[in-house]
Order: sequence, then C-alpha cells, then structure tokens
Amino acid sequence: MQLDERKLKILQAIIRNYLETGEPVGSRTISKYTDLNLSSATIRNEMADLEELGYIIQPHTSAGRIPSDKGYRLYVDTMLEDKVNEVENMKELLIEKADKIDLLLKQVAKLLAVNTNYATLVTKPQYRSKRVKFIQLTEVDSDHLLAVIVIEGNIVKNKMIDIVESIDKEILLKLNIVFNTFLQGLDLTEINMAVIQKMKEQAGNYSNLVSNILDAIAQAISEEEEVEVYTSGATNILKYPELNDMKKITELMGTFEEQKQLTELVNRKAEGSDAGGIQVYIGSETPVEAMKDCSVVTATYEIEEGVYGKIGIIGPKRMDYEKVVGILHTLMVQLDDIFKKKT
Amino acid sequence: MQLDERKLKILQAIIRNYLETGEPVGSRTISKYTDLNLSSATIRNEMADLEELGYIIQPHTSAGRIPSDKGYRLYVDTMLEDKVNEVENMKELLIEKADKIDLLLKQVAKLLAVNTNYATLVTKPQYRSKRVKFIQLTEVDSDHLLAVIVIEGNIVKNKMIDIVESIDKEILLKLNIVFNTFLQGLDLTEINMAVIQKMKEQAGNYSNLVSNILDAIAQAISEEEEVEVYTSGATNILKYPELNDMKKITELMGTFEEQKQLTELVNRKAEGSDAGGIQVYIGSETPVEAMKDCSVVTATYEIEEGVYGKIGIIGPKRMDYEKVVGILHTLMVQLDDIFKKKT
DNA sequence: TGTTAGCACTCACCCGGATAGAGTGCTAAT
DNA sequence: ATTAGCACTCTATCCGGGTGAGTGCTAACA
Repeated sequence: MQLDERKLKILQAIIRNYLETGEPVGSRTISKYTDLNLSSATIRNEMADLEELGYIIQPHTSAGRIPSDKGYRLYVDTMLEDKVNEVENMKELLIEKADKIDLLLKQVAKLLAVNTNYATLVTKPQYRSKRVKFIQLTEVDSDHLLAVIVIEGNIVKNKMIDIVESIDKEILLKLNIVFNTFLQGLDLTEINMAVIQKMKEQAGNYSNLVSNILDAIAQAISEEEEVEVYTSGATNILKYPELNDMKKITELMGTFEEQKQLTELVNRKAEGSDAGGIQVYIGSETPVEAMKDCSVVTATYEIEEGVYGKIGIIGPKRMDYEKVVGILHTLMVQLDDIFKKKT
Repeated sequence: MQLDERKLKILQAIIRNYLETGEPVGSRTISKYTDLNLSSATIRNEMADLEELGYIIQPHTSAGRIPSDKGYRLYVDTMLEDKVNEVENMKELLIEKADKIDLLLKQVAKLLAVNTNYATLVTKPQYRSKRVKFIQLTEVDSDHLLAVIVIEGNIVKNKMIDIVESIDKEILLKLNIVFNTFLQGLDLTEINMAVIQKMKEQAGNYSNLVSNILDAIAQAISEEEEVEVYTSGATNILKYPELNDMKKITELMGTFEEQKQLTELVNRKAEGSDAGGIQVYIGSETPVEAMKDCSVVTATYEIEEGVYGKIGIIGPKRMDYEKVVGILHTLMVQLDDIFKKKT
C-alpha cells in the first residue's frame, strides 16, 4: 500500500486538527473539516490504511486517531508551510535591553517562552578554542591579587588570589610580563610542565606565587567548559493536559532543574532533518529520556566564526511546529543581525 | 478555657503525627500513640476543646483533625526540640568544592534541597555599600578596552568598551590614574556631575571616552543591585499530595521561575519569632501569595560585616520544622566557619 | 471499482446508588 | 473525670447501567 495524495491530505488534516484540540480526531470531523467532500465512511477506510502504515494510532478501540511519532515526522519533514512571522518586534525588544550577551540570551529564552507558550532553553555560546589572549595581575589590597584573564572571544574571567604579603610593584610588573609572554595564544592543553618550569625559573623567589596564579588561570579557563543553560517557561508545559500526569511532570521539571541532562539535547550535532540549523526531535527521538512524550526543536546560532550556542523549544508532541520553526528561523536571522552589528 | 499541660501534649501529638502522614489524625490514633493512657473518647473531648481554641481544624465532619496555622505557630514557637544534626558532613562537602562564593551558594541550595526534600532558595549576598575600590583600564585589542572594576567586598566586574582607535599607552596610564584618584572610595550616588566634569577636564581630548567608561562603571555597579537568587529542588514540592493541585503547582512553579517574587521573602527584616536569624512563616504569614499553602523558613548568613544573604526552605505546612530549623542552624554555623577562614 | 449509507458493536465516560469505614458527638455508666 | 458504647455523619470506593462518539463491516450504488 502506498501513500497517495488523498491519504496525505487526510493525514495532514488529522494532525492539524489534533494540534489544535489535543483530542483524538474522528472520521466525521475530517469529513467536514477538509475540502475533499468525502463521507466519513470513506475517511474511515483511509484512516484504517493510515493506521496500518503506522502514521496514526488509536489510543483505544472506538476512539478517534492521533498522530504517531512517524506521522509527526512525516508532517514536519514534508508538510510544513512557513507561517507568517509573528515576532517582528522581537528584534527591537532585544537590542534595546541587551548590552551583554548573557543578558540577551536570557531575554531570548524568556521572550520565546512567552511567545510560544512552550518551555525554552538557551545555551551560552561555546568557545571552541580557549586560547589565552591577555592576562593582567593587579594588587587590590595587601591580601589579594586580582588576576584578569581574557580568553579568545573576549570572554573575561577574574580570580582573586590570596597572598601573604604585599608584592612590590616592580615584581608585579615583571610577573605580568612573564605571564603574558609565556601564555599568550596558548591553549589549556598547551600549558605543559616545560612552560611552567621556565616561568618559575624566571620568577625566582616567587615561583610559589606563580603556581597559585597558574591554578587560578587553569580554573578560569576550564570553568568555561561546562555549558551554561538558561531555561524559561518550564511551567508552560503544565498547560498541556496530555502531560498532566504527576510522574511525567516530576520528571520533566526535574530535568529542567538538572541542567546537565539538558546539555545532551544541545551537544548533538545537527543531523537528519536539518533546514537552516533547525532540528526537530519528536517523542522518543529526543536524547533525553524524560522528554519522550514531548517534542523538541533546536536551532543553532553563531556569534562569530566558531562561537555558537543553541536555542531550544520543548513542548508537547502536538506542538505547533510551523509556528515554532518559523519563529526560530526569524529569530536566528535577527540574532545574526545583532551579532554582526556588535562585532 | 485554658491550654493545660495535657492539651498541649495532645496538640503536639496531633501535629507530630500529621507531619509524618499528611493525613487527618483521629482520636484513636492519639490514644495509642501517646503515653498518656487515655481512651479515644477522652481525647475526643480534648480535641473538641482544642478545635474551639482554634489550634486544630476538621477538614469536614467526621474526619480527623489537622493543625491550623495557629497550631503550627504554637508548635514552632514553644515545642521545638533540637534534632540531632543530620548534616555533619555538609562542611566537608562544601569546602572541598567551593572556591567561589557563587558556586558555594549554589551548592548549598542543592545540598539543602536533597537533604530536606523541600524546595530551597539562596540569595547572593547583598553588599550594602557599593564603593569603588579600584578601577583598571586595559587595551585588549585595537577595538576593545577592558574596564575592570573592583567594588568594596571584592566584587569584580568587567565591561568591554568599544573604541574607535587604538589608545596610546601613556594616555591609558593617565586615564587609569585619573579614574582611580577621582572615584576611589566613592559610592554610585556620590559620582555627581561635579566630579564628572572635573574628570573630563583632566582627560582633555578624551572626554568622550571618559563618558563611555563612566557609563560602563555605573552599569557594573548597579547590576549588583538586583538580588540574584538560586533555587533548587523546586520539584520536591510535587512530592506532597496536599499541594498536588494543578493550580497550586502552576502558581508555585511560576513563582520559582520568576525570581522577582522570591526576593520578597528575602528582603523582609527579621522580626517576630527569630532565634539566631531564623524566621518561620506559616501558611498565610508568608509574603508571597502563591505560597499561602506552604511554610517558609529563612535564615540569614553573613559573609563579613554588612555583607549578608538569606537561605530559605519552602515546603508544605506540615514540614518537619525541627529538622529544618536544626539543619539551617548548623548550616549557619558552618558557613560562618568557612567565611571566617576565607577572610 | 471507488464511494457511500446503514447498522451493530466497542469502549471510555458520566451518573446515581449502595456500601464500607473512619471518626465524631453524645449519653450513660463507672 | 474518665470511659464504653452507640448512633450518626461524611467521604471514598465500587458497581452497573446509560450515553455517545467512533469504529468496522457489509451491502447497495454510481
């Protein structure tokens, strides 16, 4: 048996309808809803076929049909039409407030959540290479040294270092020079014992201090390793009755708190149905177990060459894919604009 | 009618029992549970009295009794016995991992949530005075100036400032000196037009740049204004059936996401039943509407003179007050230790 | 051969009544 | 003052029938 034009239309009608109502869809509904002018009986026959093909499911005998994961997948892959962009004003909203990328991303997450009524997540950009660009040591007071470390991509990190006694200005200047000449352009992996040894030699009496500072630097750089994730609108998923089950809710909410699992979603390379960096996971396709009754749409944004992060939307399987994909698409474009202007 | 010894004992027994089970407590249960050796009938009479006095409530005729807010309040105020400290190891756990206060506080929130099975919240310390301690400008590359601002309490902030052309080293040095001499020790409110004017004069051709930098500084300082709140274990409240109501859950979870409302809890000055900085809000006593079916216990920690934050635990009204107060108490002591060592 | 009308059947859901059980309040006895 | 006993109340749960949506099948039709 094959999927002909008519079956496709019926499937589409079923999915559309189900997306709206969240209720199983019956044959009579479709017979009225579509412009095919077919009786419910005919629809029933077709629906039986569609079920046999695995695109729709009957939750129980004598209930209407709901789309299966396979059905959604087909829908997403072939039947999406671009919806009118509903977030024209997003751009202004964003630019206005955002002076720092962190803040901007948080804003994005919130904005998206409010606009879509789904849960959203945004990851801080990942910097592939973490080369040291610039280091500066300053004495803040007699007990504390401040190390400012600038990593490629203009990420600034700072660490306080405890010291036992005030350090001479000359020495500090020298230390600064040593650190910069030795470490500039180096990656965490490239700071090996040989380099460290040489630096200690140059530092003379202060080799102890050098170790401390190096520790601080190493820490500062590796901190950046863990992806930071902002989420918003987690409560939105409470709005969808099909997810209103204590067990599911607990699991889902838990996942949102435990940000670790979320990174799973995000570390996936784009693969499969990937149009413009947008990726759709339906039901059990998602890499996160707790979300097997949800769908997830992710998009990748890029701040500059090699510096990218992800934006994700999590909702029920019957999420409005067209809207979501549309919004993400335009959002990507607008973010692109912003970042290009900024750099 | 007065609360005599026996009534108190019965009330205590009712509350204890209810805390454990979450179910209304009947007279027979109490008659067996206590060592008073009274029959259920006698208990019933006493319970009728207690209800008349407003300490307990019957959810409906012919159900057992549950404590009223007034009952809980009496219990918390007079009947708490210190429980054995169940988190001896907290200290080690904390010290080990925490190198940054931010991280430590997040850890605390998580640890508390796991140990208590309630939701927790921790605020970043609030620095009362925000005097500038130290400012440093550095040229990172030809397009960017990095401003590092250290505020009293050793908070470090940094801002990137876009520049149109590379700045001469001499000039930069001079700017550094100007900023530090003029601004050191000043509060945001004290940086007024007079000061700014003087600085601009000194800067000569670079007065434009000075404005930019000042903006950045003002921003950095005022950023600290908004209290940051970390939460953990929000999902724990899903475990208590008396809160398992979609409306309540949505509201509560929403409050946890919207951190703004949480600051309400935290900005309250200690008042009323306040033993060692620990404060208990029962039911409608809490300042946050959404939590009127919960109880909240907060404690104040102090990092150093004038630098303090709050730790809060949010759970059902039948939360284990003894345990919570006990844990918070020991936690405060241990945090004190840590901070004293660190400074 | 594809489409349709008709009909019997299935199953989830709602409703009302019956029942059990927990717990109370009252009374009378101790 | 305490207690045993009992009638009473109210909730939760189970049960059985009715309802309605929706199906699958068959037979008639174009």
